[in-house]
Amino acid sequence: MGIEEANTEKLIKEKAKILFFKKGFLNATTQEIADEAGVNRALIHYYFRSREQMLEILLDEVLLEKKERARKILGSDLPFKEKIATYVDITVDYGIAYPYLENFIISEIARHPEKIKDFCSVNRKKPNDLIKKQLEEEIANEKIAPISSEQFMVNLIALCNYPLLAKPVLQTIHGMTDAAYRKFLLERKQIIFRTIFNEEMPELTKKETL
Amino acid sequence: MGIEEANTEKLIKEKAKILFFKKGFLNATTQEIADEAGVNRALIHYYFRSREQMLEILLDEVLLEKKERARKILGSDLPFKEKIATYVDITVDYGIAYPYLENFIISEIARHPEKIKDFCSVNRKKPNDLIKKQLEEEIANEKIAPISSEQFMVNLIALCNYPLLAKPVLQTIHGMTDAAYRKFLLERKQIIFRTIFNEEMPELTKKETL
DNA sequence: TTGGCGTTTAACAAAATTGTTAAACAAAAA
DNA sequence: TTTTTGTTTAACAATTTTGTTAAACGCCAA
Repeated sequence: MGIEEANTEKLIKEKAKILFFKKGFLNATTQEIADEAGVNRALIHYYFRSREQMLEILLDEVLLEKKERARKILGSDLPFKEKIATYVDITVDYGIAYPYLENFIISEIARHPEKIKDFCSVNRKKPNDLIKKQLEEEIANEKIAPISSEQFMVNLIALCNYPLLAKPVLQTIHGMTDAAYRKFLLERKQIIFRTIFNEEMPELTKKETL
Repeated sequence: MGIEEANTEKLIKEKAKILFFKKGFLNATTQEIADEAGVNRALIHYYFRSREQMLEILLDEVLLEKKERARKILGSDLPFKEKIATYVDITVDYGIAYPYLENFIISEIARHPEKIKDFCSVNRKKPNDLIKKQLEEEIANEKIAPISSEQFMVNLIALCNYPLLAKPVLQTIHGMTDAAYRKFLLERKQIIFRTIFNEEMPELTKKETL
């Protein structure tokens, strides 16, 4: 082992993520990534072979984590509305912590649509399958207007994620500071729930258990 | 004048737009743009000085057109719900015609957030100002649950545009052909209206007059 | 018909970025 | 101690992409 960090590979990935997901340098060069991690640029090629492969690894990790998080919540045994409320709560919080993550995902997939195909074929559980039954029950009980689980999930995800993608636009149009924007996003938790269910969002207690 | 097209500049822009907005080659090089337009690469520098300036011009044009379209609809004297229904209708249709346009806008602005600042300072009419009064009336008359015009507009735009940004993901997860995806988007018109207003979308008659 | 002018092109130059290699280095194992 | 192994680096090479220039071209007006 060399003199440096126990796990430089991990370090590089973490710093790259900060660059991409937090700072929003979506087109960071290998040099910039190396600088952020405080290592030589060649190291990135040593560990990841090429810049493209590194991006692929990052994308895979992020998508997996995202899917896992969704599965934990949507696959839990919470009552439907509580489940959705939890999803909104956690998704918005996560979005505040990593404001450019969605941007990264969207643009990486746009660059290489075939990657999402590879990724999806591995794990075939769709998020909408996890809520389909409960949603149909709610509809049968007239608790919510008829809607397919696919359209429902798109609504949910759109309402949570779009404001992140449009962050610079929203901040500029409405003259929001970072703090004001954060507040705007937090307010959205209730807004999103009301938009979907037309009623107030319930209190969330056992967030940690998920 | 040379032997070629009367207006090569326009031709280049149009072909570039096809590349970016329809085909989704978001990172097209000047060479690819030139190929698409069937001209020499140097022409792009002749007309636009640099690739960056060309992108800036394209972005400006597109944003202006978008803003103008929104203003026409949201600033019209239609009743509130009809206005929103028209907005949804036209926005979704436009999204089907130019499936990667939103992607282009989002990623260009992410690359240069300062550009959106320049752009917004020119014309200061925000879309939410155009509907604020009507929205407040609806709320006062208890036709819709209380919500700020900013949050309302974000909901509306998110529901219309997010599915475009997530096109590759949605198509893959649900195994949709292009035709199925198109149908999915068209279905969303009603879905979006119902999600926002909790009632059926009215028929639209005088779409052309806008 | 000729000279000017905007347009178009090919060839060239420059810059930015990625990828490769061989050698130095530290630490653990032999 | 020497060897081995994995890590790190500097220097170099290749590639990709952008930007420049000077000359050719065709049309129109003088």
